[in-house]
Amino acid sequence: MKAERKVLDRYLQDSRRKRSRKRDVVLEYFLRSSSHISAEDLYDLVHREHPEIGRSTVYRALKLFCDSGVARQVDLKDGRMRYEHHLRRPHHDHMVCTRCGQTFEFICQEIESLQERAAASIAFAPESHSLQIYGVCKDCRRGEARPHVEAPRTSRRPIEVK
Amino acid sequence: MKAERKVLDRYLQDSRRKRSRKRDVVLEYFLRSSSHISAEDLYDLVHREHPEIGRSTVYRALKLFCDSGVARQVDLKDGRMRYEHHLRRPHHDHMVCTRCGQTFEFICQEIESLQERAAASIAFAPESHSLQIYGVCKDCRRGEARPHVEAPRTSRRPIEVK
DNA sequence: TTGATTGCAAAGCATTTGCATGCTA
DNA sequence: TAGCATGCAAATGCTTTGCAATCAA
Repeated sequence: MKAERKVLDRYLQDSRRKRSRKRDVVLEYFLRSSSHISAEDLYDLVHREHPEIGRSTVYRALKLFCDSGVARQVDLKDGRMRYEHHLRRPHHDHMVCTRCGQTFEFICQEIESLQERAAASIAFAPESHSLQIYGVCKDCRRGEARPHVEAPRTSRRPIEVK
Repeated sequence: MKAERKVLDRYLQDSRRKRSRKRDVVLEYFLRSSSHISAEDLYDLVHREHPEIGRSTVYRALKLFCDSGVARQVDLKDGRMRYEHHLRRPHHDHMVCTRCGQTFEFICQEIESLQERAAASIAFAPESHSLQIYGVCKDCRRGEARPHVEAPRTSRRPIEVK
């Protein structure tokens, strides 16, 4: 949990901003959270045990985490933004089941390279990207659909595609 | 402009819904519009000349267009959903300039195949996908940044990446 | 001390919805 | 005629903001 602190502090210093105890608490909870947490859910989590920490602090903190590279925004097409840890986790993309809401993470080095080639071909300097495949997962295809998961979470490590 | 009508009518029939004159007008304006129009912008366009057509009709129509395959939702990360024609245009992905808002469309057959392979590897049945690369475009890198474009539009045909 | 950070409630925005009325098949 | 489609305004839900009070460096 120290790497994130370090990166964040460096970012704050560079942009001449200050640390704050409350934001630190938010960071702790965020790092402890499962993947794909939404701002509102993180707020509930934090606020329950620290009523003195308000909604705006959480939203502002998440924005800062993204700017500094500690977190990443993911759009799972469910109407709210979701955030995932970015430092310790290898970059990955997502498959989202439109029936049960489950997400599956995967990495494909070849796709990454092709994206860079695509960008290079028009002298575009890529900074980030977002790739989601929407469809129906194995279980749901079998008709074993479970009730829709409200907060999709995935703990396994990303599937590697070669 | 006939292909879309046909697909839509078929869809309506299959789902036992009805045609409507107003919705037809919305379709016309949508097909005539440039890529990446937002619901609100389409509403303004239509409502200006047809004050009897309301906001909800436009929103509901766009949803229908997507469900039937006539349109596709695109997330350009600017806070609103955007829609593009889907029938006549080959499938493509987007590079979005975070400085000027311009978008560049591209196709890469190899990326498509790799996505299918990724899905197949966990028996996931892909239905659609969305790939955006965010970064800085050629012009903006040169410092020739233009003022931020409010409604990003692209008319050229997608760049092919091999 | 200076300026960044916060909480609160209010504002913003895009989108959805309830309901009475109008249309289509 | 039955029941989908529509307009309006109100409701939603997530996110941002204005501002006075607090806190960090």
